Amino acid sequence: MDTSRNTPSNFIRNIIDEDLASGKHKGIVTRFPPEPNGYLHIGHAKSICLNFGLAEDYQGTCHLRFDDTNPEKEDEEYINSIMEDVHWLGFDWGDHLYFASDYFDKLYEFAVELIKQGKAYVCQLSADEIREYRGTLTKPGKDSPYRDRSIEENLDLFERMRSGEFEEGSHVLRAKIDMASPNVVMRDPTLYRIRKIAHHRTGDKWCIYPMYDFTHCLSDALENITHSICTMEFENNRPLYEWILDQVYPEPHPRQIEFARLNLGYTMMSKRMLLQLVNEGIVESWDDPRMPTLSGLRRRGYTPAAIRDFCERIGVAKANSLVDMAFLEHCLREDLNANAPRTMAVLRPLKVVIENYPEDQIEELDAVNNPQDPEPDTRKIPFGREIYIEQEDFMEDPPKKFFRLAPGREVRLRSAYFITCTDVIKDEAGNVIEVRATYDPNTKGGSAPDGRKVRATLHWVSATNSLPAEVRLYDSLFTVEEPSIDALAEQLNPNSLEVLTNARVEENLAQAVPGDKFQFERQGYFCVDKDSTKGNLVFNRTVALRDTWARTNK
RNA sequence: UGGGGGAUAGUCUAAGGGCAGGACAGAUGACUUUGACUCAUCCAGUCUAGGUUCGAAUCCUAGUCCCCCAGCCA
Repeated sequence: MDTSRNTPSNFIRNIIDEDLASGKHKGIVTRFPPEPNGYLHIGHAKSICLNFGLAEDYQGTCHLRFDDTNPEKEDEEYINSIMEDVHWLGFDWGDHLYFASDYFDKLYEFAVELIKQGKAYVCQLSADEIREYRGTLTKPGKDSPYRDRSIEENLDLFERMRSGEFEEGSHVLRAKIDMASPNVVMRDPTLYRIRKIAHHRTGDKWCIYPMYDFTHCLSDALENITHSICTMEFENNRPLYEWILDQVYPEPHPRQIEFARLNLGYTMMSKRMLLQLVNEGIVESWDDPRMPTLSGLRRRGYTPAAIRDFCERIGVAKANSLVDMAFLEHCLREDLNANAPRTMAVLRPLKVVIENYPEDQIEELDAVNNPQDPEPDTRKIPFGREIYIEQEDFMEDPPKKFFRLAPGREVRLRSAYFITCTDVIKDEAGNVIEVRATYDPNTKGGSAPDGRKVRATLHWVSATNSLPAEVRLYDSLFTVEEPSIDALAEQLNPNSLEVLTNARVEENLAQAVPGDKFQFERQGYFCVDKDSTKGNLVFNRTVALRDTWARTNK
């Protein structure tokens, strides 16, 4: 039994424990086998954490293997992004980087072996005909007229498929299993098809490419994988996985174990949908901060530690599930609360003039960087006669439970002084455009020597000694918890991005570079976007702080 | 309606004959120079119906509902 960490038990660990206890395996080897046809998303993170995490816990190894058997859809760009994302998440495959395409020669030999055993044949039915012959879910299929060719003829035909003699679609290699099997996967599945396309790694060497079912089990076996963990939709393919290995590969065989893929509320994990969002310009790119891709989450400000923690805490099971986005956000906040330095930023500024504060005076005040640190350090922040506070922190006519600034009321400015609102200045339309106040010089640092209390502490920045910034606020991409790919248009959230261009941030942020993460006090966690430059700071809101006031206010 | 898989609080997940436990969400309170964090308390569950048993979420029988499979995709 594994007791080295707090990971909750799950059925996969139970299987591994049994296999180790029975002596079936001395150690474990897992693998993460992405097809390089898209960017990795949070669902892949679950699989990555599972496979690499299991290998770590059991002192085994985990391979990164690109399942690149379909040159039509695959691309070098994806290979690079996948490697970057896996590393970013915090995992390392060491020397164990593999490509299914590296096995094409061996795979071809296994196919020949199958033919020699009389268990595979070259079929000249068209794709449509094969579908017809396959039968339906309730009706058995019927044998292909090419099913009983001689071994010699099959060998010859397969060799000629390989040499490029035949057109795409004219011939395929099929396993000879059982056209009447209740499991349609077993009705003489296609093993090889002709595709006269260059492969991104093997170039023009091949014009026939092996199918997933043939490739995957043998790749696992060739790499001595012990536990081949995949998602539930491959459960029907497991008999084929085992059948192929039984015919051509010596024991022990890798064992395929299926688990339920991750579904997250208010987003979607299908590669097809993500590709569509990018292609139709609904989002900016694969790494748009609203995307559930790892590159999108990274740009949004998510941390690898938070994602790993999340993947561990959601557990692993076989039942369909829909995980609450709030849980991901909880894991994120937990990490960021401990690690993100605090700063002050005013998103929607409202000017406050402190009438009894000397004009042209600026003083440096000390502010704590992260009160969660055991020994917090401080920074200097400039304070002056004119400051900005958040528009929503002032109300001329406040309701009962509003603790913030209002006419005649005293509040604390974080790390600065108590101020009392003395007057309100409005424009012609009646909007509050400025607040006048007085400060109490005896409350420097934020506490009153006479012990008097205030209900609220506001964040603020100096009006003169602060920096302009653009702030991008994000919301979920969809308005429904379980969006369906067919109703994408109606279910898109038109307000998934809100850009604030008048924000002000502490001048300490002048040196911030893309990827830097901060807590904007009382508001949330923000990170510097890659669009940000020295003269034009851009921040993404990673996640807002929990806000009970907003909730009771609703 | 063939085959495969699944069902435990609103959500995710433990317990595999012996006290249904944890986390998220929600509620209340305490604390607070972030209406944050933290802490405390509370709310809330074994798909249904039978059976076996001293005892069933767990074993048996029969149902119900949900997911997957008919690519020369993975």
